[in-house]
Amino acid sequence: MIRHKKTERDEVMGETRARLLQAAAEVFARRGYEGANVNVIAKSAGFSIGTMYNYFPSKRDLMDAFIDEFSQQHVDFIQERVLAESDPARRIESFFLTGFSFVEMHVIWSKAIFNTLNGHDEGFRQHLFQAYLPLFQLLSQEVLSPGIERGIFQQVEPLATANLIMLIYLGVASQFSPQGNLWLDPQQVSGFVLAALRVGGGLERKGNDE
Amino acid sequence: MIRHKKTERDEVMGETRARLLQAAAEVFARRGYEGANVNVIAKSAGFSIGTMYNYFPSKRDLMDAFIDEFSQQHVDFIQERVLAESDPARRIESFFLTGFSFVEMHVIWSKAIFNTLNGHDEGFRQHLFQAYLPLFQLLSQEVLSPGIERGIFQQVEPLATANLIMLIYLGVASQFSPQGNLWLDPQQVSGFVLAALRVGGGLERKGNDE
Amino acid sequence: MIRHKKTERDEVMGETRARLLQAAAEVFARRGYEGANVNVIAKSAGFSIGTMYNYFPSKRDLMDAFIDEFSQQHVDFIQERVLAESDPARRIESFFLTGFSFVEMHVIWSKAIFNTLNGHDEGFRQHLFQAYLPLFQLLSQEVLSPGIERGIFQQVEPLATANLIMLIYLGVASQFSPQGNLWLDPQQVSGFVLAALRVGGGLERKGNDE
Amino acid sequence: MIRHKKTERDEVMGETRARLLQAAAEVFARRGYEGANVNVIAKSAGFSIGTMYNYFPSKRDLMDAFIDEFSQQHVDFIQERVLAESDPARRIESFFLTGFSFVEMHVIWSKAIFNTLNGHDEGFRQHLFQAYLPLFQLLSQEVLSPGIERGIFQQVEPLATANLIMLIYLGVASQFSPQGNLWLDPQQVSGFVLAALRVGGGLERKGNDE
DNA sequence: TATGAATGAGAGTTCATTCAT
DNA sequence: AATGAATGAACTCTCATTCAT
Repeated sequence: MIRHKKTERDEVMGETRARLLQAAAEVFARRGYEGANVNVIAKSAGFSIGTMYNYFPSKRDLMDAFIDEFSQQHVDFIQERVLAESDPARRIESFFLTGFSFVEMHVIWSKAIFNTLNGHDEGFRQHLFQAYLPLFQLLSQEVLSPGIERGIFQQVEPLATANLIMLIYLGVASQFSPQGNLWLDPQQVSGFVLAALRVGGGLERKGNDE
Repeated sequence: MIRHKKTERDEVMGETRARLLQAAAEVFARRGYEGANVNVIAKSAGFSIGTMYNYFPSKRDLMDAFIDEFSQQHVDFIQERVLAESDPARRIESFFLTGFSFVEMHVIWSKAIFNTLNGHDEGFRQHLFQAYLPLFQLLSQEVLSPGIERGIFQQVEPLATANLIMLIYLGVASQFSPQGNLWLDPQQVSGFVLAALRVGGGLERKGNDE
Repeated sequence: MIRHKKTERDEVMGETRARLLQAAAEVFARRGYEGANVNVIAKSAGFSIGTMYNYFPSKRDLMDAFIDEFSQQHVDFIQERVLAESDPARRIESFFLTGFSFVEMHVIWSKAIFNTLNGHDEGFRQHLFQAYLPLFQLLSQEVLSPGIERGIFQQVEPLATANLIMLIYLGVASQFSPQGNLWLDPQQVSGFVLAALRVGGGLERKGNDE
Repeated sequence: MIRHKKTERDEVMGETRARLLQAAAEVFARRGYEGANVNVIAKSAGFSIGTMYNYFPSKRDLMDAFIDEFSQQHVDFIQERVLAESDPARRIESFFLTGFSFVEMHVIWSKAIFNTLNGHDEGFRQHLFQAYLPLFQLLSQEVLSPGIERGIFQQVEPLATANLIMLIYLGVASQFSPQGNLWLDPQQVSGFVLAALRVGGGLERKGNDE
């Protein structure tokens, strides 16, 4: 019974927390961390500032929670779909395609994350780096290394190249318009990267691959 | 004599302005635009806040002036050295190499610029975009198009690819440590890009460049 | 119980607001709008500057609130007592007498209002003009027009004359000393105005009002 | 020769001073004393702030000089024309007519003076009161007293009535629009006052009213 | 648990005044 | 006599955080 009660409360708390976090994400995205106003966040979530501080003891904690929440989803989404493929080249393709589609689904939130990534706050950057480490490892250990071993990719350094790919992914993703439009074609991007990696390489001919 | 005096004063004014701008750049880099404190900037330049406002009517103007100053130098530096080469492939290489070396010379300032580029202030982003347009055009019109025409590069869209290259450049440049160290090897980066572009491509073999 | 609580809070809020407004009036009166310091106002009301800005989002709003509050009371006080009389001449008399006695009761506040009335801020002047319009209309429609119709007053233009009377009222009222003393005798003033208005006029003989 | 030189310098200084004063008047009128910016005043007069401080050691001195300059002209202008009449009633009329025409000629400057008159700065108010004393005395000693003695005006207290007249004059004059338009007809105003003063009184019939 | 009035350090900006040239 | 760069106290306003209810 106690357990049931707890669960009930947890759900209520979870709901409140989620709404607070949602509101925070929107404000962070629109105004940046420093520009965001916690009073406004609380109000736009439909709670008082006091309640806000019951859940998140400081503005910084709020941002940290947002980073955790978002990056978790982001990484999981990509990881699951990339690992569903077995061919390293298709994994690269899948990485970009599912990655961009995730960003497209959450443009506003992504913007907040990308801002932070290049922001001046070392603490947040570290946090983000840690949070996205799995993606980095995915690329290096589950995509590049196997590809090199199988002779599909050239003999590149997996770590450095994973870094390069992540940076291209992030750079392109940053260019989503608030409406979710992207200038660059995701296929074009993954094609470019594959062209650089492939043995006997060259840019993939779009549509007529082989 | 009057003329001499005027010149003298102009020099002093120019010096004051330069010192103010220098201090601003450092603080912007360390704390971001919103986190920067104009009082601190003025003081760290050795002037009073009043003097600061005699030269830059607002904090925003200060940032705009810094963007102008820095991007001008940045663009000029790269442009000059890239155009000194005639081969499109070497131009790519030169673009990355001179670009990274410029950033290395001005790590702090660059950081301030890169922060702003991904920041949430649309005004500054627009300003930066305008300021870096020449680099973008350089890549598209003086590097990619000639390379494609001469059959050195594959049939890529010059505009989209210039965008991709810029984004790689910016992404890598953002990774300079405050001490001016870079994880990725500039040669590696330009090699990666060239591998993607080259007809009959493949990643360049480092050290054995033809 | 909740309702009770709410009422309690409302009362506290009302009290806070009132104390803030009271303090503001005093400082505005003593130093003028531009000379007034919102920090001083807040502190002299016993609150912090933050609280002040919770109630009045800007210094300007504070002044506007003060104008509303004061002019409302001022107008109501005069209007009620003037309309209690039925004879137009006695209404004139009542206008000056109750008007001056109101000012006497609130010398400091009145001073702030009169300063603003002749100040250079067009916004505040407009606001004040609107706020005192009812008094102007009272004079023209409930005092002068009836008086003219009944043949007690000469055939003057009600609007222009109401203006003249208001201006005399304001001019005299401005002369109250901070201690609430007035050089001119209120009876003298209303006598002067009645002398100008009365058919077969001449200055009223003081004390021997026929 | 020395005298000649001195005169020359005096003229130059006088010219500079006058231009500075003129500029000051305009800014004081437009922005009020506190709102006025001495740097702006100097610049709009075509001089440097340093020069300004050579002539007027402080902002306050500048205002005082303006009060002196303007009130002197104002008083002289009215006094001369009022004394040109011999009949007390015509003197009243002349007082208002020439007074209003002077204000009409210098609307901007007058505004600055009227602002100050009801402003919160006791020092300036005292100064102004002193400066306009002659007008007050003119009214009381050269207009009202003679009028009463000759039986043209009723037995009013000259001092109090002079005060009343001044206050009407000032109140009406304050209503000049920046374009120099006046709602109230000067004739109407002097008629109103004369009606109150005249033995056997009544408002003057304007033209042929009846 | 939820509330929101109260707080006050800290920020950007203004401007009268000084003084070396 | 004229200049104007430099100064810094003072001002308005913001907002993360606290705490009594």
